[in-house]
Amino acid sequence: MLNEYDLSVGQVATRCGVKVSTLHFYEQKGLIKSLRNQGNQRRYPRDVLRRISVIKAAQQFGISLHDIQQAFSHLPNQRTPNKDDWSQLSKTWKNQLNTQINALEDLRDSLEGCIGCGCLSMTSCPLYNPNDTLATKGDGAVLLAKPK
Amino acid sequence: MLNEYDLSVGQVATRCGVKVSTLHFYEQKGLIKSLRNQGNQRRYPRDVLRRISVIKAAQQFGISLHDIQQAFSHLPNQRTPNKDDWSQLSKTWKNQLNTQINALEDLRDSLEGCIGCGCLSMTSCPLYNPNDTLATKGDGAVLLAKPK
DNA sequence: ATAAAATCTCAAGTTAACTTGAGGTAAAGT
DNA sequence: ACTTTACCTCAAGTTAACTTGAGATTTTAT
Repeated sequence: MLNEYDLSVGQVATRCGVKVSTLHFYEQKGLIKSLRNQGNQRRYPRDVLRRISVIKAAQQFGISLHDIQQAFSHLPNQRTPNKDDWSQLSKTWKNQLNTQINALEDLRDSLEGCIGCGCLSMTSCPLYNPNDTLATKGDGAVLLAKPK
Repeated sequence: MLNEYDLSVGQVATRCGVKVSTLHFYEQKGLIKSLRNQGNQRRYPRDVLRRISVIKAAQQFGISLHDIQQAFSHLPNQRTPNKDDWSQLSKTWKNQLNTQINALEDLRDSLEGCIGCGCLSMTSCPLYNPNDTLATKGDGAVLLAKPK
């Protein structure tokens, strides 16, 4: 039986479409792990491929490496993550993803109804500045453009 | 009749919920413009508020300042942008937004069907590495995690 | 047995989008 | 008039997510 840790950085990099330096970087950030061979070169178990796919996928919908690392920290340390482990992870992100999709839809609709609309005064346009309630009071303005 | 350029940086900043330094920065990037009063202080026309709202909105769906600047460069230079001008802008972005929403939906569905699924081998999982076609050939693998 | 290709470590550089700070002027409040 | 706030400019710092480069060692290919 082969050693489970049989992939080199170069192989992983090629197969994942990332640079070797990225793998070093991810390792440094605690996102992936490796063992070393006799010559001190990294050797990866196959599940690193899935990890990296998940990292890339998560990044696509705006999750920071830090948050990905957090999520990964709930994966089992000693054994290879299985179906349930990944499933758990995906549930959290699915919610986030849905939230984000909804936000974008709202934004799209506001853009449509708003940016191109006639309400160039500030009284009623939801796209308008969050803190700008016509410099008076009254909080009719919705905060779409609110920075986190 | 009042001068059209009557807002100070501080006012704009407060009303838009951004820092003064951000406005300086945006101006430097060519995203907004101002005139100066006698004492060399910036004075903004009211439509800067809309511009900034639009910047913030566009950023929300991942458009870079550079691309926003590009889009703004199609706005009229001499007059205040009107309904049609903004409408034009929103059309482009609406498409982008829809594309993005679809991508996220695909991703969400892949996550669901994939991350938590049983296909822990690399043969069929669409979430898997783009360049990893089982290290053989055959390009059955879909590239979801492809970096731009 | 070499030479070429992969790796390793560590430091420094890169881009985006801002923020902070220093030193100085202008405007506003009392 | 005086003091406090608001502004101004310009340079440098910050965070995320990597990339690049230098100098040295390992593996692999011929």
